[in-house]
Amino acid sequence: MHTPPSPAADREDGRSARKRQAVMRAATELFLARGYQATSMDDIAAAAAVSKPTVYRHFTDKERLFVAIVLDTLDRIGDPFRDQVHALATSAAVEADLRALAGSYLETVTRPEVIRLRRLVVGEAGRLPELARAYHERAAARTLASLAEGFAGLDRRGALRVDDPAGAAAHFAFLVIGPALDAALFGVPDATDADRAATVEAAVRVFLAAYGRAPGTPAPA
Amino acid sequence: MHTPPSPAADREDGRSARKRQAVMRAATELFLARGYQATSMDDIAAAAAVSKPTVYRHFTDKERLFVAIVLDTLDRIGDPFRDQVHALATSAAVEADLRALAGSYLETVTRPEVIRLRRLVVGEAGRLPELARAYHERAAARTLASLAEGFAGLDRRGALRVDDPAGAAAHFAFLVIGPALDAALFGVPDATDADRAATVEAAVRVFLAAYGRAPGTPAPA
Amino acid sequence: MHTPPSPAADREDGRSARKRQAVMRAATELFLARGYQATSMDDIAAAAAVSKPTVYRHFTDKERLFVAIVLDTLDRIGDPFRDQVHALATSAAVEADLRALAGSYLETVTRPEVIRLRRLVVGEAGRLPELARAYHERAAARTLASLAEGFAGLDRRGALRVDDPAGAAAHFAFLVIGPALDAALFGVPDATDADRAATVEAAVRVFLAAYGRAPGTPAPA
Amino acid sequence: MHTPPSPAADREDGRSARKRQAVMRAATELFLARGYQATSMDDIAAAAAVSKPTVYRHFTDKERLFVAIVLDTLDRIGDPFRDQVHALATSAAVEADLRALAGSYLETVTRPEVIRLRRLVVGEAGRLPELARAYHERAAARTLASLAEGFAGLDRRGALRVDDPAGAAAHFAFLVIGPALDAALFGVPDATDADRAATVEAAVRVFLAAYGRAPGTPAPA
DNA sequence: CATGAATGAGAATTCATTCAT
DNA sequence: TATGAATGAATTCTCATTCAT
Repeated sequence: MHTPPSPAADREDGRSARKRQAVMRAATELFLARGYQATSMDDIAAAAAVSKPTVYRHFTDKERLFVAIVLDTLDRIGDPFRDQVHALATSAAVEADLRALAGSYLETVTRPEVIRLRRLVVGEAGRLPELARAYHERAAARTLASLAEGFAGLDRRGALRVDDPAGAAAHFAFLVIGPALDAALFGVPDATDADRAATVEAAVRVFLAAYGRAPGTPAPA
Repeated sequence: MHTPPSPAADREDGRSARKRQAVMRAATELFLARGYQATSMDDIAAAAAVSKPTVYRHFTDKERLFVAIVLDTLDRIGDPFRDQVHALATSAAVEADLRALAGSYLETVTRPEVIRLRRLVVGEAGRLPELARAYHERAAARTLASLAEGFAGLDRRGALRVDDPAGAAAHFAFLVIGPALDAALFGVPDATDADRAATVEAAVRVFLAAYGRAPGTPAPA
Repeated sequence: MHTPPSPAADREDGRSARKRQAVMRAATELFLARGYQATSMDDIAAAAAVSKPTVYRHFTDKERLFVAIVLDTLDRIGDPFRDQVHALATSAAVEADLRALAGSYLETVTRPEVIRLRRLVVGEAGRLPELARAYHERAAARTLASLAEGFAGLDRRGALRVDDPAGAAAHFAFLVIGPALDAALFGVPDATDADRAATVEAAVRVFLAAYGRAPGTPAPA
Repeated sequence: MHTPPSPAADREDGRSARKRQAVMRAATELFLARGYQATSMDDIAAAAAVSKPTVYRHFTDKERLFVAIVLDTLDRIGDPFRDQVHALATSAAVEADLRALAGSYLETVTRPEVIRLRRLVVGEAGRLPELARAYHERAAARTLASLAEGFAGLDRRGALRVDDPAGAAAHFAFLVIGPALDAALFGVPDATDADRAATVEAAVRVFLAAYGRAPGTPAPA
């Protein structure tokens, strides 16, 4: 993309690896923009400036290319608030940190690229059930597990009162992202930043009403 | 389905209308089972025992047929707990009724047919944004509006303390269905009935912690 | 081929049937000229002046088209000496009639078109064993059966002395066509008419040496 | 196969020659098993554990590789009854030796590997006429020439009465192998050993009826 | 000499859509 | 109105062959 196809560059990462990258980039862009079925292998090869057999050499067939794209993109999105979740366990200002975390989460999950990826996977879930489950496992499930762990820590510290950390994680997550995620999946126009802030505020309030230390209850030493 | 194909019925209903019905039935089944792109007009015509030009005469093209199918199916699913929501406003046992409502809601939303419809629409949301928005409008949005109205009523009666009925509706809805809906969209195997009951129980508990009358607070006269 | 595509002609045999014929003609020509693998469905459609889907509509796939071509061509070649074989049973001049029959047989079997068909089937016998067996059944096996019947008749009349009619048929057949068929299959240039006559003459002589009435043996009353 | 891949062997035979052998072996197996068109150069290179350019370096292109395979295999099949034919000229028991020869011939010609090779060549005879003729020259034609020579010898010795040795050779050959070869080419299931023996017996009987010394005729001194 | 990677051309098959009847 | 038949355009994937190293 930016490195010229010089022999020097070749030595660095290989012509082959570079073409593979080009294919992945092109395929990612096209799949996300048009969907699985509407993207042809011809389109991908052309967009990657590569011949079709090269695409097949690297990815065997369209389905596997798609799976590779999805999982790779998912990994790249990653878990940008994982650290925030971990920090939570030792947080001194739980409520503020929950709000920050909720904001990050909401922002990540409703990013157009993420929404398009999710649509892609959901749309093909019937045909590619394994991919769908893998996606869920690596995305939602993993995030919920992190959250649950964080909440368990806060409960141990007495900062929250959480009997069922997994349940609490699910509640927190869907209080925060549920409505926005649903809307975004269906293309309902984005909320404003103010809306988002209000959403976060309300979600955290509800969460704390249920899981916060009861008012007047002293935090344990 | 119920009208025999007699000449009498023809006069009443029309051979044409009956064929239209047959097409819709066949197309619904096929679209839900295989997805949009994987269903061919040939398949539909064959399944409906009708010629292809007949399909086109009634529905113009594949996309419009699809839209018709989606909206019609959505209407048929309907809002089976609408009445429960309305009843809520005058409920004498708010908590129990919320639980019952949550159970119905959860059951409806995770029904395989409903999940498949949702996948279909989400999967094509990029290509058919109008359909996606229409779907959201008639499904989630409408349900949330009903709920909001119900909660507003309960607030007026003093049975709940709800300042922002729309927000509360969203919270209730996603506490109840969020995790299960997400899982179902990705084909994660169904939860057991006991799991569902626990989900409902926990969701209602959290909801009431935030929106119930504070303990010891007398309900207003 | 000769009928213009007028509505009148349509009524006679159908546009569809005519296109089907055109496909068969084109496919026969191409398969015989180039072989199975070297003939593409594109070529066939183009040569038949028909669209590819029309070819598929009529013949489902390439293999079935091929099978149809082979069996149809085989039927058209037919058994032009079947009558001669039947006449044999009541022949008054057995030797002359055997020579005539042998000449027909040899001529038929070494006709270029027949040789090409045989090459085609033999070449695909590994991939299409059923077709190969069907071909053998309808061609060689049937001819041998006819011959055997004829020889059995001649034996009953005392014109020949044939204990094993099937064996005698095989002997006659391969004395006559064996070398020429083998040569033709491998593209060895055709023999002259004189060669052929000599081949026939020699084959009949050998056959009669083994199966003719012994010299001096009176034919039975 | 027998030379270990040691540097010593390399000097003797050459890594290159060994790879060439590996390619030929792999190609022979694949061509015979799948046919020409169904065997890809990729398959061959993979089966020979060699890179594709190596295949091309040794054989230039697929067609030449095929030709090399065919002629080499033909040579390896060889003429296992050549000696028997030669021995015939001095045979003391002509009829018995003819039977033995016929048995060998029939067995050789109907061996599955030989049949597959013949199918291969016949199938490609249209595209590779030179190969087909070369095959015929080295196989059938050579065998017939040997036989003719043998029969000429027997005639000189007075053991047979053969005016046209080439014709007699053709008659003998096709009386023996004609029906079985034809059947085998078309995949008709193999005859039993008893069938074969009967075939041989009958073929020799017919041959001797035509070419044997007339009964009562004293063999010349 | 040997290789991993690349390619241009073309294969079979299918689709949404539209005539001609 | 309803149909059987037709079509142009695409689709996925493969092959024989050749660079660049």
